[in-house]
Amino acid sequence: MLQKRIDDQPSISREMVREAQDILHRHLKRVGLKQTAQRDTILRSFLDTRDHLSTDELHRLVQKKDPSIGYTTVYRTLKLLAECGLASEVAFHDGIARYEHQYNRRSHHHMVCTQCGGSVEFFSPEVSQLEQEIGRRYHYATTRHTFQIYGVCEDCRNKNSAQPA
Amino acid sequence: MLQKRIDDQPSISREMVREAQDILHRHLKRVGLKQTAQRDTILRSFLDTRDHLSTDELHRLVQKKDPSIGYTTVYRTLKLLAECGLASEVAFHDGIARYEHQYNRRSHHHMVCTQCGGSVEFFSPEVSQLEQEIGRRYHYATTRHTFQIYGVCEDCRNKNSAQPA
DNA sequence: TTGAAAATGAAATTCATTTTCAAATAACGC
DNA sequence: GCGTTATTTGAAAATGAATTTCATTTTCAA
Repeated sequence: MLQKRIDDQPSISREMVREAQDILHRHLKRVGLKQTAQRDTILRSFLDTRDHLSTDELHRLVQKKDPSIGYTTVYRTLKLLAECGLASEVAFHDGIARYEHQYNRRSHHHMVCTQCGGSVEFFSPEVSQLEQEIGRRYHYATTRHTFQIYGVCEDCRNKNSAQPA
Repeated sequence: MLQKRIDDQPSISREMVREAQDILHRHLKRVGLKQTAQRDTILRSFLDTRDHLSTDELHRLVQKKDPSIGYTTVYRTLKLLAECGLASEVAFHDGIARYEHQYNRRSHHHMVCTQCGGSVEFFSPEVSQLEQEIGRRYHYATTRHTFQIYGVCEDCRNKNSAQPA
């Protein structure tokens, strides 16, 4: 069953990749870690998509560029990217951790189709305001929030009615 | 380290328990399953708290009433309760599935302290409106949403400043 | 009461995630 | 450049929650 994808094209420009790489390198230096070819390759594969990637999916992409890079390294690098703000985890509630790149993107949320797994992004500034407001009310220093909507997309609804099981 | 709890008292009255039991029994009959003492015991333990329980935590509570009931049965019964609307899953993003009872409760959301694991509930009708609105805009038939806020509660902030590591 | 279908619970399995460890590599000082 | 040393790497093992299996027990409709 094919998954609908909103976009396939590489998403950010060459200079943005360079900038992201700089951010990673500075982060590595700051916490006393080393710059490696693997980490750079993984970062570039990661930036080269707009999807919400699981570690496994990113590993497969990375292997096209360098088949010797193992799952573990991808897993660990993804954590590094999250640490320095280049990636952020999005939980689609199906037991698999996904990441998306956060670099130069507006804060947004996701609506996920529970049948095909596809998703759309939407923008909703109200939600961030709510975070502030609720945090103030209960004296929490808030750091982040999650907001996902679940449902069935138009395509899947049509498929359903076409061939009722 | 003690976790702060908002309330400890049993949360619903005797007749509500009876009503919930009826709902479960009707659901079992409808889908051709059988009524058992274990399922009733598990339901009662479940209703007897307001916390957000993991399968494991509920299993421990259930064992106080009947030590012979196993983890598997609790796990399966929790799914049944979710099926008939008596329970609903809440994901706090720590890899453990939790359930809360949904019986006669207003829709609400959670703010979770990332240090002590404590949480407060809050009500925010705006969020449900958003679900409708976004669903309409992208032609999704929405079924539910999740909204959680993460941060650090007042107590934990005070503890932090008292003894800076 | 009885027999077929379902439930039970211990144990085994699954599956994503995380850790371990020995070999390879990066980066610092010389 | 060169050696040293701490870090990185990736395969494999470990972990841990969720789920399934299976032999036994129980429910319930006839």
